[in-house]
Amino acid sequence: MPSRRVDPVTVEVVELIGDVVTRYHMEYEHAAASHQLTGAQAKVLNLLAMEPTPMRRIAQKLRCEPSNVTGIIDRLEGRGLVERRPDPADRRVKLAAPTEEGLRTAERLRESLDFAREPLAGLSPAERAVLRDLLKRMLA
Amino acid sequence: MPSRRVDPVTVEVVELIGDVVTRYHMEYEHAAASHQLTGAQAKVLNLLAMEPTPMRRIAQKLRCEPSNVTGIIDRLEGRGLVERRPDPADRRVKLAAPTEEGLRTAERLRESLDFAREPLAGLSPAERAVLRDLLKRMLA
DNA sequence: CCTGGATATTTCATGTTGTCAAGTAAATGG
DNA sequence: CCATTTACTTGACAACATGAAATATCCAGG
Repeated sequence: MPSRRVDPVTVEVVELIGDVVTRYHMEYEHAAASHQLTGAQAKVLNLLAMEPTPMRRIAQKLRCEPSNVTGIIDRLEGRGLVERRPDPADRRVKLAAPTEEGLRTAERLRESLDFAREPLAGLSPAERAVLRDLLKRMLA
Repeated sequence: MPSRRVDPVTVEVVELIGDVVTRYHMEYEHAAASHQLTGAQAKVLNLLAMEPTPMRRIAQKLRCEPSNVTGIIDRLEGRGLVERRPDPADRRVKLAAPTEEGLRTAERLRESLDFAREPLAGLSPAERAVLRDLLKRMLA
């Protein structure tokens, strides 16, 4: 076993990113659960709050099969948070759109999420700018 | 609606972290799938490769109910990657331990994961150190 | 020692998320 | 106008997750 490129700083960064991922998920699920939503439902509701979206596009955003989205929307619709509308431009398409109550829930959800994520950015403005640039380059 | 603290850099950082989380998951799932494992199975197998672990502790690490771990270990055991051993110190406890093949799979898995994560750290040593410090403080 | 309460694991019922294959309906381009 | 493609749904099935109840074991106080 050849001694690998075991730069200790790199190892640390990888571990820290793992920690960030874990923490992000925990807080996201927690915020969703506090509104009786699952993570997937919260994600979709948040998406629809931006704009009504065809099923197909939801699947693309979620990176899953369209048949999966059917079930998620079914459950949100069953709870009166979302409705299916025809797309006037294409009768094959169904637009998923939030109801009034869905919009209110999405609003409250976003507030919990902001609140949950804010501590993550407990850095000075200059540091946040540095972090932003490093993350950007990391993802490039 | 009072104009919120909408520091654009903070918003950007939050979005970037979301991107990192998404990407991390995709690559993790992909690496796991390339060894015919689900994400949860890969996580557990990786854990057990460190040391044999009681079911209860696995549940704590995964932050899930112990009854859930039973199924995950069942499936890993069914594929000959893991075995249940008695704990000599406490007959209630079962230690999940990787088999020979489990260890080999974990090893190969770790290599794919390193490979998958490495591009994320495509920064100079100095930049990685800065990133490490910022992430550390962010998680503090 | 013995008993009652706590602990570790499993089983069962149930729900959500995910896949894939097949089916229906509507659009589109030769 | 017909063949193909596209959008969505349905059904079958697996993995993951929870909660409640059952079993076996441990442990502490009497």
